[in-house]
Amino acid sequence: MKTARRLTRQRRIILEELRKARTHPSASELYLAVRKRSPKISLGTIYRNLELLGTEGAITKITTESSNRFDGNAMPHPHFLCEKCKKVFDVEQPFEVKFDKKSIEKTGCRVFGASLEVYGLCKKCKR
Amino acid sequence: MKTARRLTRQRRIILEELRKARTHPSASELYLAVRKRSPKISLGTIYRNLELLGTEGAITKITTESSNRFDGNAMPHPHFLCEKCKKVFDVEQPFEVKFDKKSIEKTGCRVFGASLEVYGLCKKCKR
DNA sequence: TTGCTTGCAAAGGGTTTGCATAGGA
DNA sequence: TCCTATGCAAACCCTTTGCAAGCAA
Repeated sequence: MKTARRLTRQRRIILEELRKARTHPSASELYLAVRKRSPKISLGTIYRNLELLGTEGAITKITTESSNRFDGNAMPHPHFLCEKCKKVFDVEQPFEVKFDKKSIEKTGCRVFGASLEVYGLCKKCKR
Repeated sequence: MKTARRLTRQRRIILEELRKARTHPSASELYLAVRKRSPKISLGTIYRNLELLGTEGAITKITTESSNRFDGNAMPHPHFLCEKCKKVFDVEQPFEVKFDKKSIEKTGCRVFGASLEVYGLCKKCKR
């Protein structure tokens, strides 16, 4: 801990609403949800806190084609991306990813990890 | 083929430069490369052609945190994303991804495919 | 000649940032 | 009180688009 962080009302609500969501919201979706409890909050505050929580490792940032989405669960796991509505869901089913970190690192790079993304159409958009 | 496409000088050069690149360029990086051979080309033309080639399935669009990058190789394969310089490389080493498409689709969605991304620091940035 | 494509420039949309004020610790 | 965090709005950056002119076929 190098910086002293304050637990502001806004920060707490942002994290609570993010953890509560079943689909991983974009900053503006989260903004709408948080605003119900903290009407004067600004989008800038949402972005600043998401950035901060992400850096701390408390949440995960999911980069998608349309915008970034955020996951209150920091444990790495695969996501399902809907190509139509652009929403992101967790993949609950078992999966397996194998790659040889060491052989990749022999090329001179450093590997931190990997992520798996499944894409298709979600339940609603499939109809 | 529903639309008649013309092979313009610009389109040809864009595809040639993209296929020639070892790291998958962003639109503006590709713009710089193409401009050496076609100095009056505009960024809009780069974007329009990348969009078109992507829709046709001739190239792959790679969504990253900073901007989109493009791969002249349309065959699905894993990419290495450098967290520092944001460049994207191919992962040549063998890998394996297993997930049960059918069990995922039992939740009501439709699965088209999946992609694997390895992240870390590239050779240059690791130093 | 026809109508897809281009160059140019403006508009869009998500995200970041500067600044004065508010408010946790 | 001290200094981080907020609200507001402007700035940024990447990408998309409208339009008149250009150029493959």
